[in-house]
Amino acid sequence: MIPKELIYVTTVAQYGNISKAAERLFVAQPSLSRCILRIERDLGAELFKRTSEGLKPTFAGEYYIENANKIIRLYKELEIQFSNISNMHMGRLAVGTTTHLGSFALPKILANFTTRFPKIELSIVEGVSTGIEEEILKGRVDVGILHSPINNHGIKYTVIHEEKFLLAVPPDDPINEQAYFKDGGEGPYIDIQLTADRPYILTHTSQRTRQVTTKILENAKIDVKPRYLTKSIQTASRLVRDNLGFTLVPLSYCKLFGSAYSPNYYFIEEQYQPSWELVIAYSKDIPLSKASKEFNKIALETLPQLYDFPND
Amino acid sequence: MIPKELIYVTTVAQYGNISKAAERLFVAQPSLSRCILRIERDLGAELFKRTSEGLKPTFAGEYYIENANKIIRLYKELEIQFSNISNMHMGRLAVGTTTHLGSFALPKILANFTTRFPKIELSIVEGVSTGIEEEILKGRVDVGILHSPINNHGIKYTVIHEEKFLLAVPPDDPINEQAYFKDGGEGPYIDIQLTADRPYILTHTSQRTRQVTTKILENAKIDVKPRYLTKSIQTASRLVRDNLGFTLVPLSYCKLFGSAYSPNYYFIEEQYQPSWELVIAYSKDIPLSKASKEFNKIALETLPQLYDFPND
DNA sequence: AGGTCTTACGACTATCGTAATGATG
DNA sequence: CATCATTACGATAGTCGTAAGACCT
Repeated sequence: MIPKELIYVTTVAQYGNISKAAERLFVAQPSLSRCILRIERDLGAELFKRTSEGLKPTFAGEYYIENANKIIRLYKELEIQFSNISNMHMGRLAVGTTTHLGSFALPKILANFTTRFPKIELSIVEGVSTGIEEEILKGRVDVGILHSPINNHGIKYTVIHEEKFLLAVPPDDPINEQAYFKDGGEGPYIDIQLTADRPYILTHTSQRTRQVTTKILENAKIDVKPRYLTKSIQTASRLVRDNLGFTLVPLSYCKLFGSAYSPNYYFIEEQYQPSWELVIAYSKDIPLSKASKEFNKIALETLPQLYDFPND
Repeated sequence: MIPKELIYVTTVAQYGNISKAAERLFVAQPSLSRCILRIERDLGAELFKRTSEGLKPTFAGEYYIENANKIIRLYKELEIQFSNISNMHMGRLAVGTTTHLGSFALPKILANFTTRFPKIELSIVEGVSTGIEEEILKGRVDVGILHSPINNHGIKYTVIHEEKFLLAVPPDDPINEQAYFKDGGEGPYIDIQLTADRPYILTHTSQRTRQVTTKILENAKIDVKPRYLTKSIQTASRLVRDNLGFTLVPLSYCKLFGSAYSPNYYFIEEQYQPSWELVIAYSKDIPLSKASKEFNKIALETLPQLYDFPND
């Protein structure tokens, strides 16, 4: 709110008359009179000469009025911008995501978001899952698109989509023979126990794929022998194709990589919990901005479609 | 005074910590906390994200802080200028005076004033006495240097100097013969009654010299026959020299005109009140500014000296 | 336990409106 | 006497500080 003093003084100056100004300002005339006197007392200088023809600014008054007008203008700009902010005509949003999701999931969401809110500046922060979580906690990232599990209890999230992990098997490996089908299954299964004591190709420990893989293998009580470490699941997949070991790959990645120069992918039994979830994550402490809420809404509309791959 | 909101928000932003900011601002920490919350509520937008590492401005907050700083800067300028005004390091003063006094009395005062207060803008308004009085009432002139009598009771004044009016007599006129001297008199006297029924050269009715002259002649019960009207006493004086009539001239004017091509000047009896006063005049209603008071002081020191003419 | 921010409550002060007073034309 | 500014006074609302609560490290 604009300080009353400024409005009062400038309006009195404008009308040269306290009564008229009071009417215009919707205050009682004595109140305005007192207010002007108080301001003058506080400043230690007369702002108006009370002449028989009304109130006319003194030298000090002229200076005050000039500056008051400048200040009022700034206040009005501020108010306009705040109404813009609350109407989403301006704002800023930092979205954090992993490298893979940055190219896979984000583009569609961003396209929808910027179409709907073209005046919101979007900044994308890419990094590994744990790094993004850290950024969310610090408040440098407003919203993250990540995969569960999220163990950090400073972060809350909503689940968008659950996705299976598949076992990548070298095409030449004998265990291909033992693949089987299940009722209602989307494809061939294989028993992960067959890979016990066999080498695995893994991603780095800070990567969510590695964390999920580790968990699955733990569930299967398989003591992993890491053979290669890579940052990219796609690389891991190719290494499997070259018969260098096994790896676990999220379903969407398999589909995305296509069938050229790929290993064989098999579902594995539910008991090992071979899945992760795509989630939208926020700080638990920092209240959601309007922009964040809108982003959430758009993400919820957009993302599930991405997993309806065209049949090939 | 600078609005608290601005200071509060910017200080909190500066420290990123309400406790520290509260300490710095000499307010209780809960008060500051509440204050920030209230401001946010009023604006309808969060200004700070409360993160584990302290308070960090949101997008809206950044904008607010930026503008708040601009506004604070303007307020500070305003404060500085007001302190300048009260220390007479700046200001404006409108001085009104008659044409004659503008060249006779004013230069010395102005020189002293501007030496002492070089930063005060001085504006000089010249006009006839009644015009200047009008300007004083309207507040367009702060201080007037005028001659009494001032009949306008909206004006108050302090007397600087009293001055006699002298009768100007053509050198050839027979009444020169009847001049006489008095004990303690500064010069020759003449009986103004000798000019009864003789023509007079007068100034315009709006001029103070005319008003004083009229009064003196009334006091002497002389029914005037105006022969010529002029705006300048000097012109009148010359016309007297040319034997075209009589006129009454203030003493300082006589001395100023010098003796070349002058009529003869005679004192006249006190009973006709042949004098006026030099006064500094102000509006009764408009309180005196500091500059006006200082001007008054300097005028009181300066003006009396002007009437100590060097003996010639 | 020590730090932080927020909520609760009582006290105070500033500002308002109505009414009365003063000043002016 | 009509208009305008100022002073008087009671009511109200905003702001403060102290104390207590909530939360994180």
